[in-house]
Amino acid sequence: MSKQGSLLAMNAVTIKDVASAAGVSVATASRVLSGHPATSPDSRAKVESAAKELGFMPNAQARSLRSTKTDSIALLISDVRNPYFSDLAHAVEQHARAAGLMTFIGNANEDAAQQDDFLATMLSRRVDGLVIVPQGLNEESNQPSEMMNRVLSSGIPTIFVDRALPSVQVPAITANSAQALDEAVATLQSLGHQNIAFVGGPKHASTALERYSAFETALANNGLHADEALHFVGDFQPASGALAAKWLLENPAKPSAIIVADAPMAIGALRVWRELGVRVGSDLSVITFDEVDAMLIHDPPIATIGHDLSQMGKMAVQALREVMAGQKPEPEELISKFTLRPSVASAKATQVMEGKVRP
Amino acid sequence: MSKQGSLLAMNAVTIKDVASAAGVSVATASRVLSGHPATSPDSRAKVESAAKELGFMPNAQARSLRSTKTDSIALLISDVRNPYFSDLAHAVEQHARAAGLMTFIGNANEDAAQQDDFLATMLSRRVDGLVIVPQGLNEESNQPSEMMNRVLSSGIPTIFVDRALPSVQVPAITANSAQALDEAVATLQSLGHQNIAFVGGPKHASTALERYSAFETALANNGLHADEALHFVGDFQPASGALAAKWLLENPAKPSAIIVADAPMAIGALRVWRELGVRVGSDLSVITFDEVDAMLIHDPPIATIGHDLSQMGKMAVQALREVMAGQKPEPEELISKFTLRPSVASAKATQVMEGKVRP
DNA sequence: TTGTAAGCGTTATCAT
DNA sequence: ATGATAACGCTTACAA
Repeated sequence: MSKQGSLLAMNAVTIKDVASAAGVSVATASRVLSGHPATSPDSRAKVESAAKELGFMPNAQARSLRSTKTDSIALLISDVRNPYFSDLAHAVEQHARAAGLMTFIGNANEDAAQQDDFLATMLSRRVDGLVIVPQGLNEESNQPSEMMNRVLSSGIPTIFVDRALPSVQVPAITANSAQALDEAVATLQSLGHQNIAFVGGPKHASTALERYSAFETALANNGLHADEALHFVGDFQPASGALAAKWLLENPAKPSAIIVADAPMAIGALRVWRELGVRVGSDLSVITFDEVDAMLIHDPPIATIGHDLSQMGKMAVQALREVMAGQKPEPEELISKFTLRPSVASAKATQVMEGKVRP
Repeated sequence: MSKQGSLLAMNAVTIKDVASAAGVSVATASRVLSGHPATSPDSRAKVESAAKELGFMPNAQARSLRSTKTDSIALLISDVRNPYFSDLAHAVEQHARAAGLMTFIGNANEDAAQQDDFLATMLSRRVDGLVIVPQGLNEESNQPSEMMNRVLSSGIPTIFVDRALPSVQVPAITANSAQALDEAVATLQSLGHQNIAFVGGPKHASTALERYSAFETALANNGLHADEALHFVGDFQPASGALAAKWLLENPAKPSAIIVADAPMAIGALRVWRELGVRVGSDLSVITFDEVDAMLIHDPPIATIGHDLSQMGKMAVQALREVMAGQKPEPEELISKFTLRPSVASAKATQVMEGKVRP
């Protein structure tokens, strides 16, 4: 009912104020407020009401300075604006929160310097654990960055998610797309496609390697032959997808189907094809990784290879908590899922272009 | 070259260790490490090399416990997975980082309880400022939540972004869509559309109110009359967009054009229309708020009313820093931008359905 | 320029 | 069950 009059009333109410208001010692107040068992119902009542009355907010810095735990973890992803990662971030955050952990989301922006910057900040803040989508090894040295090494040798519980770093012994939650690509290739092949192009990611990303190698295996499994001339190496960004789209149209092998390794590249490519009048689904069959909105509302809808990001986030938090508890979790693989949509079914063996679209 | 042998080497190197390794007092070490002017070149050299040698990472808790500043701000958004907000988050983060501030991104999940939870955590962590997309007033009491009131009376620098709260005196960076909607309506009208439907957002969001009222004004400006029967009240989520899509098809007024107040609803709607065979761009003209990928790759591309989120983020951080510096910034409005795309141009006055699609 | 020491708000230890 | 007090790692008067 009463109004707090002071304008510049900085919230300076400490546990000391609560204690004296409740007529007990700070020790007792602390015990009550942090749920310590050794407290009498009487003091519990007094302290709790005093705390509420005064609007007491414990100072997290002070608390964790003393207790050496912060009840927080950090999640480092490559790009907040990529729906794949924002879905992952959301999942990690939800599961962490359920475990009483606050999540700091950091954005590497596909940039090693920003990655290191964020890691340094998190180390300073003494987070209790780290979930990292690693940006890959240094181009020249072929080693993890200095900051990453510091993280790894610091003993702070860490797990990788989505990607892994070769030769780095950290539990990783990754996806296995072998089965999904097998299905995808088999589907395309059964529709008569012989020349299937692949737009892959940068070689520093383990996901890019895994996807391409699974693709090669899938070709072999289906009696098709891999052809480097049908492999475009992109960088997981829309601009490289646009380049890939043109590359495809000019490809002498005239591929009639294409598999794209992530949604941003697919978006870049789809835009180009639409502008050039290539009808996806009839002129060209397209399958892409990442089941995002844009693929679902496309007409016809694009067939996708998707991941249960919610599950991936859950597994990541779970694994991290095991590490935090001193256990050593096994690396786990999530099975990617292929979802067939009309776009593929309607693409029966049409050779791309047939002279009509090619410039 | 040398390998750190200890497996459980928890990073316990403090400023004390640095000081003794450098042969100076902790005070001197602290001064060097935090760039205090009163330091000799000699001790600077010694301390810096010692710190590097030992891999010293200052403990952020201890530092800010003493200095009462955390060099961090919190950003509370409605939904990380909505590209609109993840773009905004990215912009805020980039500008804050440029100002030496770490950004904690929190997700209200369009839920007042999660909003309050996050705010409490941030208050505990003593962030130096808050950028908030407010979730609206309590349905019943018509008041801000208790936690929000606590934030407002705490004196901690706060600004609102995207949305505002009526009668709450906090500087807000919002968007003004009057001009964009004027253009949009004029364009539709010049194409012959008379019955333009509007799919709006929930009334607790100030953006929903602003957009609808600007739409009404735009109708009037263009000599059209507003009609409540053409107004669908959604909740900014895909599911309500799907409902709106069906509502449109069954609407007795047979609207031939529709404006949707956000991208998630538009996505829900577009999916339904595609499934029902409604050809957007010829059977129906669609304009939507939020310039996201899905609208750009749609065939035909969807006309949008977009915002420069990067600019909005910049203005938000700027305004926040002014408040932190003790100034009182004026509320600012960003002008929304209408981008015409073929989807509208190709929609010439076709009455939706014409019997053929209606169930 | 440097060192000594107090103090930030908690929790943990040790008596009682 | 409770209270006094040390301690967490750092910054900052205050002295020297």
